Amino acid sequence: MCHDPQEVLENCRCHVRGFIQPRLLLQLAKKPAHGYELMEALGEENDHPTPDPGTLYRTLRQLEEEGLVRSTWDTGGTGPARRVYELTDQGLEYLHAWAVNIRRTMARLEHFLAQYEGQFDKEKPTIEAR
Amino acid sequence: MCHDPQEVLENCRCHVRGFIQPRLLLQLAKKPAHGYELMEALGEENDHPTPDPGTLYRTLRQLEEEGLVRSTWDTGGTGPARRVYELTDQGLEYLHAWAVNIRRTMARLEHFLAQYEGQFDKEKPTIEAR
DNA sequence: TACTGCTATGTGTATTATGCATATAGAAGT
DNA sequence: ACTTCTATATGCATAATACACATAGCAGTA
Repeated sequence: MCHDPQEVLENCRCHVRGFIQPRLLLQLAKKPAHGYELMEALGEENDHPTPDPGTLYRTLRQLEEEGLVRSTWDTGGTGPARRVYELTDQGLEYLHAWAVNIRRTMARLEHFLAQYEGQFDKEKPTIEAR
Repeated sequence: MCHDPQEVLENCRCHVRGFIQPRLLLQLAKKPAHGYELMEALGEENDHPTPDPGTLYRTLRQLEEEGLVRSTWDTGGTGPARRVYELTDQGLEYLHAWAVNIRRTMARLEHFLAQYEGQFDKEKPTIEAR
């Protein structure tokens, strides 16, 4: 088993399940956009891994199936046709609900860290862990 | 499709993947314990859903397979025999790595909420909210 | 004795999320 | 012709998770 600190960090990544959904919904709340555009937008966000195209496009289709976004084809402009998504009223409602739950999750994480720090009475570990 | 706010909240729960792992490791860092004991401890934690026994016991076995905990049978005392787990050195290392990644995740969630609030121009909810 | 309930540890299985590889294709530059 | 960038997808293997169910010791009590 591996003890390299870098790999240990990799092995216990802390992912929020389905987090790409509210991120997409928030981008679309700012303005309608097509998938490739959203991929670049999410890819530029601080400390987020670059999104997987497969997951992103699949998620958009799933959001549309659930009525949270709707899409139209944009054949104008240069390059291949783009499927442009926009937020629906229900999508906005979901975004707000996500925000509420994200706050609750942050509270749980804070609670964990408080317990953790109480146990080890340590300074905050840095990203390079040691 | 449903518009009941309560159900909307349910549908976009915000789960941290594998979060039961660091919670178990932290409990075991405090003191060795058996599964049932850990279930009660996690069940009492603030705002966390009561853990599923199947998931909990399976996770403990998986942690042992990976060398993060070790177990011994405790046949003393009343009731059925208990498998008592204790943290290994490597388990402690993983717990620290989890803490680092949890902080990174919190930073990402904060970044999302900042963007969200910027978009909708809302105040952060306070205790005396409204 | 039989029954009930609490303690304690598990398995079976279906669903969902995710990452990685791969496919398709228009358009623009060299 | 070729490469590169833009753009949208599918296929598949693995992993996480929830929910139901199985097993069994032990204690109290009717």
